Amino acid sequence: MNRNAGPARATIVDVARAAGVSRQTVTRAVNDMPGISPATRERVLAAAREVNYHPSRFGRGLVKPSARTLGLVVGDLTNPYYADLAATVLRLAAVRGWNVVMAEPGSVADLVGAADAVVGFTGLALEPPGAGAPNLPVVEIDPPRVHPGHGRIEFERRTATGDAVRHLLGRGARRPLVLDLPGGSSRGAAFVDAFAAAGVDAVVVDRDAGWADLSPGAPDALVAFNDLGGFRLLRDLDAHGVRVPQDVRVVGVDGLALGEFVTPRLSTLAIDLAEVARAALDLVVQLSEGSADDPVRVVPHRFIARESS
Amino acid sequence: MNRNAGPARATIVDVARAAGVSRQTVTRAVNDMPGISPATRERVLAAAREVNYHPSRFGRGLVKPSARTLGLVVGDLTNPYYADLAATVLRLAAVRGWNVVMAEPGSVADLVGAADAVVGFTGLALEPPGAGAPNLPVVEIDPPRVHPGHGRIEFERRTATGDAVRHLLGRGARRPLVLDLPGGSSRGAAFVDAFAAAGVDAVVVDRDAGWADLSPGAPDALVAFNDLGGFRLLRDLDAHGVRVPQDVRVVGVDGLALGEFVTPRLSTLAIDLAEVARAALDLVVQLSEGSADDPVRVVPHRFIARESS
DNA sequence: CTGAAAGCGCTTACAG
DNA sequence: CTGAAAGCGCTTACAG
Repeated sequence: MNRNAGPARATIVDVARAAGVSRQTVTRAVNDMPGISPATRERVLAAAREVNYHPSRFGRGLVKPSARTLGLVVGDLTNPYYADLAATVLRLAAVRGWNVVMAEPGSVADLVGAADAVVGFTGLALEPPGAGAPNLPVVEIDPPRVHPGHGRIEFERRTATGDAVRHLLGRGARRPLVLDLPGGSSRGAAFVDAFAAAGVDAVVVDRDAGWADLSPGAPDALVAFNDLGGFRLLRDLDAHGVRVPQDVRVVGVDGLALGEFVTPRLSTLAIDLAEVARAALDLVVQLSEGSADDPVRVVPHRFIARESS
Repeated sequence: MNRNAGPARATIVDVARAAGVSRQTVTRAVNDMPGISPATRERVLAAAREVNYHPSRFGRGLVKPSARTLGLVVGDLTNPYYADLAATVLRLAAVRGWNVVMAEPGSVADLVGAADAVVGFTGLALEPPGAGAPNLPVVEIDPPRVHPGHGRIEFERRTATGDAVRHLLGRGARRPLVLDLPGGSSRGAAFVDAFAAAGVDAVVVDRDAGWADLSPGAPDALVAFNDLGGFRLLRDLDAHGVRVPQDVRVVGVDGLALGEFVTPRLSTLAIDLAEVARAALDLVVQLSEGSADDPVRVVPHRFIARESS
């Protein structure tokens, strides 16, 4: 009967039996429809409460038009970068009448069967959903690896990175240090290339490098892996008595609004997350309709110079 | 036929017809099940692609055991306070095999039919879901108003507020200014009461008060409405050359991790959001099972003294 | 390896 | 105002 562990969940039939009415009368009571006497309605609702009845989303969804559901996979909501994107996606999705089911990168598979389309923004390459999800439209935002069947929002970094590097060089920086992922990343590479183009060699270290790795050679410019890393950097430099920007210039990446609240305010490569969210939603909708000619959209970064550089 | 605007969505029957097989053969191909020849599988998958077939979540959910879905309504993901809670809920829900569908406060109604239970954390009172959602278990976190049928996670502020006030008084503060919501709030009231208990009158102003409202009378302690407000305050004070904590002491509320990164680091009333998330999930599960004797849980704040006070 | 039948829980016409 | 029938899209036994 009941494949689950717990007690069988009450269905409309259980309520009908408990109230001594038919199934459609239960529907009428529960959905507040006309054509039912107040007395019957009360009796049915009481019975529903009695048997702890919750209507099945599936039975209902099968038979009446329901909101489509977007699966949203973000890297870490604790990072305002991802949280801001999620906030925008939520807003846009609500406007378009979609629901949004969220998951962590590890749980993408759980989304199959829960979502009609998926948008991923994780810093990693989303593994394809696999069996049971044929033609599931997937859009990845700024993925490190291109995945064939998936749509993609690409970040254009070159221009803004060039702006940032020119800005740093213009202020006299000559010994830049780039903090990057252990394996390297496109954002780190973009900085190294831009410095190289100006004849300056940038040193690359692990983004989790501690003070011991940062101080030797006295870099005069630090490129953090992201703004959160930049915040940490500012704190550590302050703790060691290093003045920013006098002793060393610091630049972050992401464009977090909170960069305005740290001291000194953090210069950063910003991206318009609202635009990213909009592009991702548009694209995923097109993919669901099977009408995306070229499933790639490009959104540019721009450099925001603040006090830290 | 088709109640929606767009073209009718392809079903398993359409694929079966296109591939010249039966429905169950389509199921086998699509779900990567055994008992089907590779050739047939390929042909079916091609047909599925052809007609742009996506399996219906509802048809499938009706017939096989699926993850339950938690509706999570948060105030504003842009505020790390809410984002941190959401992150924890996501993690815990994944562990327990729940999906999480998120919505903004305005769209709670959209969650009906999408969620099996709802947790709300909005700073507002959640309006009850209404028709079509009998017995929908709802848990509200720190709601301003108590709602009968709903479960509740309450924040215990009195103790920590007392600690903060004693701390401020101990450092010589005598003219506290409390920034509160226009209509007042329990967190503001808790501070006013605690000061009053020590014989000190706190002035209350709108949390969006500008500099003109803050400077007169030269308060020597500012209680921000939340940490984000505290960050803004620190920035404004700095801009006006007011030194913190020498000239004025500042305390926030929420316990954001980012308070460690502003200058000076912000003292705050912190709450363990992981504990809050856990309590909310436990309670909502109990409510779904109809087994919550007393649907209220209490989680305490604690005062964290940092540089700003 | 493939297909005909039954049924998941619900709502929507249609009768009475 | 109330109920019997049909069907939403899918999977699960069961036959062949």
